[in-house]
Amino acid sequence: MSPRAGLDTQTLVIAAAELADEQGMEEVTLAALAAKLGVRSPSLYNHINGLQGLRTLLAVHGLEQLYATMSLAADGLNGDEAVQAMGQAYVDFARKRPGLYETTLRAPEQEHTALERAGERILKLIIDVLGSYNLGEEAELHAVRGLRSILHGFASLEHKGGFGMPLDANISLSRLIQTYIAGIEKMKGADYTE
Amino acid sequence: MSPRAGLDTQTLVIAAAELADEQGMEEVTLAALAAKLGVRSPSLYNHINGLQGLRTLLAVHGLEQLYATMSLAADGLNGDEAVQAMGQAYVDFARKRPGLYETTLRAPEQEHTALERAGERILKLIIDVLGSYNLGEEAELHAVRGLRSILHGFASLEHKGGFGMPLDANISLSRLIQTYIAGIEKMKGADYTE
DNA sequence: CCCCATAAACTAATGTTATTAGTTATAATA
DNA sequence: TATTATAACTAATAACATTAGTTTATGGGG
Repeated sequence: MSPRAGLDTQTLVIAAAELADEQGMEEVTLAALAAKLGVRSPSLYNHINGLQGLRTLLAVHGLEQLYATMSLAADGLNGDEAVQAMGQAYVDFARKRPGLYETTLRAPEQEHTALERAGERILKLIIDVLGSYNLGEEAELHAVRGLRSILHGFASLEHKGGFGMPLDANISLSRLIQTYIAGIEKMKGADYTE
Repeated sequence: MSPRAGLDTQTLVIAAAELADEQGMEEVTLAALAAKLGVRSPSLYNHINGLQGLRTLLAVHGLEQLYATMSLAADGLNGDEAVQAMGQAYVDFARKRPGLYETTLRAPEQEHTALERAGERILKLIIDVLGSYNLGEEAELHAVRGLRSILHGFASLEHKGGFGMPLDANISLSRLIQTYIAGIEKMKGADYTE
């Protein structure tokens, strides 16, 4: 089916994700990827749409993996337990696959349908997990933004070494999520007028 | 004092920050900066230590500006009002100076003393603002991580267009901060044993 | 007032990168 | 087996960072 077979898009994406995790996102260049695959850079264009295209594919791949991780963690749980499990899974994913996680947020193309769908699945999962708190539609959407901010902010700062102090990060995260949940319960029904 | 005077380090940093805000961090190249200043790229090396050095200086500059903004906002306030004002100021800074804010987190050198000091000032400010809740040392440090995660996560996701829904972002932020504070009050003294 | 040393800005050159155009060769198919 | 589709190739270009070495303006010392 293909002359000198060996490469296809999936292989490229997976190899690029490894590069990202091992060397950091800066180092995932077409030159480095080609070298890793034993091929010349221009050959990659048979499978991907240049560096931008590769980044978009990486983002989709990363979001799919992240979704799978979060979904598995929350499966069968609800309420606080589900939120905690999902949150820990999110941050653990960012820890284990730092490069791939980073690509998730660095998607250049907005109108890429596969990218949008991967993002929406995660959004729906978070909405679902927050469903048991019966917040009402608008408050729930604000809470989704809140939880996403918390998880991404924590993962991002931890990765960038922003947490200097010698303090267990897992405890920080667990407390952060628990505190936010407690706040949600306490503020339920408030109109937030200042 | 200097032949063909005109450029110095501060000028470069300020021009680079403008570039970052206008074009995005990707576009702050030595070539673009030199063009903006009417000079050839190698000339920049008389004032900065290459691209990495420029990025470090940008991070310091950004952290200083961010500190000034947060400090001004929280001045004279305490408790919930101070946290809200400081949080809004943080996110507003990231909105108005997206490129400069981004450099803040992208510092390559860790042992740069000016960079460390700029970061510590912000840390101390947050600790100070959280002081009125009397959490005790350890809980307070966890809370600092929490608040930083919230603010950075929100700013980062908003900038990257992660908030798709047509929902007022300022309300989301205000609620997020308020919810976190409410959670802190509610959890005060809890031992977080699960 | 002039000289001269300092250092800013320059030109030239190298190596790395992404990307395009056009060629070669392989593997599936007819 | 011959043909065709296409993966991988070479060659070439343009943008970038960086280094080495050169020119030149400027301000302080004579």
